[in-house]
Amino acid sequence: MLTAAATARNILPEMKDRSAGIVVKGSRFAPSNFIGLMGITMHFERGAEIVAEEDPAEYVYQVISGTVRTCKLLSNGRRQIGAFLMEGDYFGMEARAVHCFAAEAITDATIHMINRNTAFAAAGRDPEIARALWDITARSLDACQQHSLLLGRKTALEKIGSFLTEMAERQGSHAEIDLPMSRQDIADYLGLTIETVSRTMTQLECAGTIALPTSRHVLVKRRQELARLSAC
Amino acid sequence: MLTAAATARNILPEMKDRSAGIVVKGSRFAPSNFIGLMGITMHFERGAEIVAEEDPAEYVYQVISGTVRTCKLLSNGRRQIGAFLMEGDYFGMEARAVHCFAAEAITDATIHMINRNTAFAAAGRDPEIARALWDITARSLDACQQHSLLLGRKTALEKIGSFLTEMAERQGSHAEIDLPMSRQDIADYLGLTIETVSRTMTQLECAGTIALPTSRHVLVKRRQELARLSAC
DNA sequence: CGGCTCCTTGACATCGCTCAAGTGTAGTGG
DNA sequence: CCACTACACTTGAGCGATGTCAAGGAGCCG
Repeated sequence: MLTAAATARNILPEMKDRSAGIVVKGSRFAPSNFIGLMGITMHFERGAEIVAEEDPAEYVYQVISGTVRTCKLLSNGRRQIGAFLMEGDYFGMEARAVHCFAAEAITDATIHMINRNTAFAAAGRDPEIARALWDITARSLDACQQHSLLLGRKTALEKIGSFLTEMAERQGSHAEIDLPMSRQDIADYLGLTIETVSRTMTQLECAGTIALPTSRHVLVKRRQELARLSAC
Repeated sequence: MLTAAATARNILPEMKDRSAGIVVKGSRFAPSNFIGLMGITMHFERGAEIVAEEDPAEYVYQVISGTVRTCKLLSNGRRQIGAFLMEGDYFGMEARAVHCFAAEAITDATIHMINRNTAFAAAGRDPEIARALWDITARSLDACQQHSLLLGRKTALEKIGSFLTEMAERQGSHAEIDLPMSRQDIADYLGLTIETVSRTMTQLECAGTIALPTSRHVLVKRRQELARLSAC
C-alpha cells in the first residue's frame, strides 16, 4: 500500500519549495495559524498507514480529526508506541531525513500535510513560522521526556493511572474518557502486555477508582486517587 | 546552593535581550558556529547542580568538556536520567518556561550558557540561527525517542548492550569505552537497578563479549555480538 | 446463528527487584 | 609504607511484579 507521503508526491509534484500550495483556509489547529495555510488535507481509514518507518521525511502532519499512533517495531516483533495524536497535534517533525517511527490511523482520520521543505523555506522568510516550527518540535520533545519517565520508573498501576489522567486532560473532560485505541495499543504505549493492562484496569474498577461501562469507555470516579497513582 | 542559571542572573543582568553578550571566539562545538558566539562559559565541579528541576528556563547550555546528566525525581525517590551529555551536546532547550529535568555535572565540566531570549531574538533576525535552534531541539527529540524504545521494550541485557554501543559510538572508539558515570547513573538511565546493571556487565564479561579491566573501563571484545544484543 | 475480533481471567513461569553481605579501590593521615 | 575509612561495586538468596500460555466471554457484523 502507498503511504500518504508517496501518494502526496504524486498529487503534488509541483508544490515543492513553493511557499503556498493548495490553501486550506482558516485552520483552527495550528499553534500559529499560518502554518495551516499551506499544504493539503487527506483522509485515512481506520488502520491505514500514514507514514511507514524509514519513509523519507518529506512532510509534517497535523491531525485535523481522528486519532493517530506513532510506532516502531523491534527485531523480534515487539512494538513501542511513541505517542497518540489527536485533534491539533503535529507529528513527523524530526531531525532525520527519514522517519524513525511509522504513523497509523487508529480511527478514521483527517490529516493535514505540509511539505517540510516548503515549511522550512517559509521559516527562512518569516521568523514567526520559524518559531512555530520550533514550538511543534519542542512540544513533541516535552511529551517524549514525560513518557520516558513513565516507561523507566513507574509500576503498571502508575502507568495506567498516568495514562488515564493524560487522556482525561487531553479530552478536556475530567469524568469521562473515550479510548479510541485497543488494549494492545495501550500496552505498547506503556511498555506492558495486554494482559497486564486488562488486569490493572479491572483492579482500578474493583477499587472503585474508575468504572468501565464498556471496555473503551472509562468513567473516572475518584480523580484525586487516579492523580495520586500517577506518581509524578 | 546556587544553580548556574541563578548565578549567571547575578553575573549578567545586563545581557538580557542583547544579541551579543560576552563573546567566546571560535567555538568548535555549535552545529552552526554562530550560536557559540554569544553567552558565557562556566566551570562546574563533579557533582555540582547546573540546573535544578523547576528552574526558570532562562538559558540553553552546551557542554564544552566533561559529562553532564539530566535527571528527574519521582515522588518516592526513584530517579530517571534523561540523557548523558558530552562535548558538543546541548541541553535545556525545552518548550516550557521552567526546566522539567535537573542537570548535574558527572565529572568536572565546562559549560557554555546562552541566554534563551537572546538566542530567540537572534533567531528572529537570522534564519540560520533559527534553524540551528530547531536542530538542537530536534536532535534531543531523536535521542529521547530512541531512548523510549529502549525503556519500554528492551530486556536488561539489550539495554546494557544498547548503552555500551551508544557510548562506544559517542566516544568514537569501537574497542574501548571510558564510563564517566557510576553504576547507579547507568541504572537510572536504563530503568534498571544498580544490581541488575552490575550482574549484566559481569554476564557480558563471562560471555567474552566485553572485558572490564576496571569497573569504569570497558573493552569491547566482540562488537558484532554487542550490536546484535541491542535488538534495534 | 456462526465467525470474527477484542477483551478478560486463570495458572504458572521468570526476569528483575529487594535485602543483605562481602570485595575491591581510592583517598587520608599517621 | 601501612592502617583506616569511605564509597563504589559485586555477588548471593529469595521474592514478587509482570510476562507467558491457554481458555473462555462479550460484542459486532454478515
